[in-house]
Amino acid sequence: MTADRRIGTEDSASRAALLDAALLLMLEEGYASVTSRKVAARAGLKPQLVHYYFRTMDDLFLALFRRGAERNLERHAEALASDQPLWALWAFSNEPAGSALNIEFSALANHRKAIRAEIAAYAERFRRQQLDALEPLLASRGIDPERLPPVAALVLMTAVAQIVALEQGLGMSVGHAEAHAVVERYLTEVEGPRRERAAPDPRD
Amino acid sequence: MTADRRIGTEDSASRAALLDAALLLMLEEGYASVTSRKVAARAGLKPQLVHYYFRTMDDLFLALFRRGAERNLERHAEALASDQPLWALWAFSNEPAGSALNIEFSALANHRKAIRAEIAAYAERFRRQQLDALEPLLASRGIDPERLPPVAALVLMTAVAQIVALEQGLGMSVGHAEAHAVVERYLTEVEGPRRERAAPDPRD
DNA sequence: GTCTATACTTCGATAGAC
DNA sequence: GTCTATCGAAGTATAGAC
Repeated sequence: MTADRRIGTEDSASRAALLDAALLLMLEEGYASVTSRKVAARAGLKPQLVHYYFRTMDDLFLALFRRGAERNLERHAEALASDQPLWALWAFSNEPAGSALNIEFSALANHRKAIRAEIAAYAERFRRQQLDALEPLLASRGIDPERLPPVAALVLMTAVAQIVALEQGLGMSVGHAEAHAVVERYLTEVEGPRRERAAPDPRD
Repeated sequence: MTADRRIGTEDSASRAALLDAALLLMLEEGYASVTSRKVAARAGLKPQLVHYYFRTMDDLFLALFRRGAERNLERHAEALASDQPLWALWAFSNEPAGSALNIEFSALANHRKAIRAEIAAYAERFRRQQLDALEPLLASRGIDPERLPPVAALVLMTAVAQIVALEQGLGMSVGHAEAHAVVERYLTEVEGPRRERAAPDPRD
């Protein structure tokens, strides 16, 4: 146990480059391809630098996840604070890169204990943030919380967005448009038709 | 290219043992832990046997997937032919092992082209089978196909079952019971309350 | 027909040079 | 503070012995 091992600084350019490379690799080829050698090659650096900046591969995955999670929580809070929080949330959940990353990190968490705990904690915090914004909104709209509890609506929306993204990645398409239409009809009922905003629908 | 490489017979006991070991490993530790060495160790055999019986790891994954897919299609047809096909389908989708395997194979397909095609083809076939059984059922019940098309109901059910299973694997629980309750209220409306059957609810 | 001996590649990780 | 030289373990796969 060499606990006093040296480690790179947080604001190093090489460190950021390694994280960027790892992110791209994860999106393009899956987490199993995120090896120290491939990450380094993609960043134009030597493989040993990965271990200098992150010590272990688990540390790299955690750093990557945290960087994304922080950005996500901010963007997410913005979305929920918009004039159409439900529509904004829906657009957010349907971002292809986000869904793909979600699947990868979930699969990764399946066999890396240290990462699982962190991901689960973040995901629950995320859902809480959604719920806190949604409950008053749905209540004010007179939605019957007995028939469709806000948290259930949340899980349904997330589930559809995630599964459709996953299946599209596989090349499937049956039922996707119809499922999206059902969700969007619900959103329209609650929040009115989607008003055009800066960001286009990322599904296209 | 040694195309004339020898290969083990389909009905070999060792071959079956390797597939069983691979299945367990995949469920317990994820697809990335399904390596020739680990599979062989679990089966009490030598690593080289994996390549004797399956040539490449992709071949092993494909054989594993096909074996499961065949069994699944049979059980699935049975479920859809029961007196409460929707409830049976729901129970089927909520089998923990099935959901876990689904996620693993999806993640695997994300970066193994040869496997992706096979999985996508099977999944679409599966959904078609569901749809053929469901459409007449919902029509006979007077469900408005404009409001909730059968294929959308299908995607919603599948999505909830999958995502809840995935999140539970991570240790999450927020909203799961509520989402399940919403689906089950819908099933009750269409098909009446679930009648007790041989198999218990696998969610417990 | 079934399995073993073996090759070669890539992996994560550390110690030590600049 | 940053990077290089190097190691032992684990990965897939093949050729050849029984």
